[in-house]
Amino acid sequence: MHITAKVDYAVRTLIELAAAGPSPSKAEFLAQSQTIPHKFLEAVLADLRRGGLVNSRRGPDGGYWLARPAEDITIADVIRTVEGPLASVRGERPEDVDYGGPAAKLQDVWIAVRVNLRAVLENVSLADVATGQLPGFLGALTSDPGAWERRTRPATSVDEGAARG
Amino acid sequence: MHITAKVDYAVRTLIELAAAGPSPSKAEFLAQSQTIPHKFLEAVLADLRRGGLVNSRRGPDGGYWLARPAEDITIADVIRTVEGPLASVRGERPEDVDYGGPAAKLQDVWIAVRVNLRAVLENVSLADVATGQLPGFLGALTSDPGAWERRTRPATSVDEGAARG
DNA sequence: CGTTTTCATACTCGAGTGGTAGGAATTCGG
DNA sequence: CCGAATTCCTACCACTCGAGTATGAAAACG
Repeated sequence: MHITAKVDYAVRTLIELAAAGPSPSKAEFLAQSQTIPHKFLEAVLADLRRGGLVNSRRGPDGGYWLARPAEDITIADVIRTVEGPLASVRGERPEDVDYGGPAAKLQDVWIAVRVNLRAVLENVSLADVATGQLPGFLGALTSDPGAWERRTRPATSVDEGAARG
Repeated sequence: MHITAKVDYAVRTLIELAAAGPSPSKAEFLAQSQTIPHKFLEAVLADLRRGGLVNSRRGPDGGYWLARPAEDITIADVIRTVEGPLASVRGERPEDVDYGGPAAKLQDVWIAVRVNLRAVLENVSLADVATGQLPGFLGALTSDPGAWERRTRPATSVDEGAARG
């Protein structure tokens, strides 16, 4: 459950392009405004172009711009473009795993995880973030004070009592 | 957004232990019943023991058993024990990232992702899976036919369902 | 004692992550 | 056409992680 630098950079760069409008933005400018290594960003932009999310032009006055309206590109689109499927279990898609014995129902848990990932990532667009006007359901999720708290697993006071290794 | 073999093995093994009850199960038996490489499973079990989720005993009649009731161990507990935080962005926790310019609100998206991950993973116990009696909200998430479909194309936001009330 | 099992350490081997370097191809203004 | 700007392409690098193997020591039993 890790969001890689590549995904993070890609999303932030596209948000910057959403805010920049239809005129081309140079990679060097994007790199500096989001604090991304310039040559690494070039590789990310190449993926985004091959994925059809941005267009580009070379030369002076060259640069990158969104290939589709910012309202029509979701965070899920970006992740799928630069990294692949939203959720996978040991390299397989959740609907393809097959468990035996008492673990059979575990597949449903992974499916539910993907449903909840999609519920957020497929319903937030670049425009939503760039304008700062996030959809209502998103505010409902983040307004819970517990949402911003780090949560560590319960400390077990049992493990010193019983058979110690 | 990848569930590693280690996590998958750990969860399935603990479900098997939940089904086995209080008597010790041998690593070799667990490995065969869930089709996990035996020596690899031993390393996973060592993490689980150090994390306080299982106890162990050596020798004949030795083996592993749950250190706590199966109802009190959630899937989130298992992931945090063998892998660390549920969700991270470039190695940092979502509440620690800091974005500038139009990407500022992106942090809220990552927070919401974590909220929805927690909504599933902190509310399903080993006992729930082992008995096959998953909590009601889980069934609600997986009963949607779209939940089991693979999705590669841009998604039109038709239904936003946050998790569990 | 010997057998069974956990436990610890070390190792391999490939893939992925996060970059960097150098230069070719294109687009522009003049 | 010239030259500058900028994208684009290929390759490379260091490091970590994922997944798994091998060997043997330590404990629990009878």
